[in-house]
Amino acid sequence: MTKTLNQNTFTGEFSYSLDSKGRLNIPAKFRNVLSKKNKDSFVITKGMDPCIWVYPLVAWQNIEDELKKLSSLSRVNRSFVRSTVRYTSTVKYDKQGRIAITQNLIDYAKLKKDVLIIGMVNKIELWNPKLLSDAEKEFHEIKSSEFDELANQIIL
Amino acid sequence: MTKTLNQNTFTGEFSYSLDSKGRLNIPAKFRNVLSKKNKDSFVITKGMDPCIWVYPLVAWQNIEDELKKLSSLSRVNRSFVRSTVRYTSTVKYDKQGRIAITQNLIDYAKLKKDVLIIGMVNKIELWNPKLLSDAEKEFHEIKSSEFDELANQIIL
DNA sequence: ATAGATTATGGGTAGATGTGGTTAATTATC
DNA sequence: GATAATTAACCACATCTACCCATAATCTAT
Repeated sequence: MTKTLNQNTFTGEFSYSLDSKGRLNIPAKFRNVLSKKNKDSFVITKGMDPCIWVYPLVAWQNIEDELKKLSSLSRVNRSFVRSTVRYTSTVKYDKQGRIAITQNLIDYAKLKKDVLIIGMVNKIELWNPKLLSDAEKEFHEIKSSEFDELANQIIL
Repeated sequence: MTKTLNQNTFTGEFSYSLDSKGRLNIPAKFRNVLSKKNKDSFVITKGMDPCIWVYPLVAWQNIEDELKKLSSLSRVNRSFVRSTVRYTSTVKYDKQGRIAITQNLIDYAKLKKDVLIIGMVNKIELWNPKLLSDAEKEFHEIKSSEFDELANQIIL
């Protein structure tokens, strides 16, 4: 019984599979970390990278509050809100712990059968493994100096 | 009775073995040093050298807090968080004092059966002995001058 | 030195977990 | 409103993991 291990944060990576019905299991370690207030639900949305972002329900509320503050007078704001929210939905996981991924997100992240699930502290990312390795390889070549700088600030 | 000798620091090296289930014993001297707040848990993550870093749970919280502050709007931040946290997990040790090492870390540090466990003051390093001696040999040849400089700053 | 305690290592097992498939319920379409 | 199509709830099973016990080696204290 490992009930109170992590405290509401997601870490680690898992290689799970998207089944023929578009269902994906969320790692038990991730589900077990969440409070009752999340009502067995996540919010899935478009990531800023070519992946899917998965938030605990209560964490998403805060983001939504921020979105509400953005003035609709600005066209940039309107476009930004529209582009994220149209991909956003609340999904409850079934008795086995799986969520149903919407088709537009599957298309956006180009998910096939094998899905890489990555804990990103306060959210979860869903990746096509191929897309991630391509992106990271290319990116790290360019930005390794900024990486080192961040590491020096943060890692002990 | 030497119960409260050291205060949460790790020194010395040990040669232990990774068993067929991916479990590794943490030296009793290291475990006995930790406060109750660590809940019999460590956080294992990717080291900056080709080894595994093991933090006491409470020490890792501070790093995680810093990671939480990084805005996801920056691509460098996202990539940095991902590159560290995907290798990170909280592991509780069993009644015999062993922790389970995740496969991605075993791969990263190229751990085989023999593992060198090194106390690094505020954290613990897990090495493939071969990789460590190679790395140190190569490094000393190049950087011995910087070693001397550090020695002048620090040594008593 | 010797007995007792602690520690490192190996293995077994019950319960938890991941995955596929089937049935019931809901929604959509004509 | 009847029927098809889609979604959600349920069941089954293989795999894996956390937890337990056993044993040998090492350390500690008298």
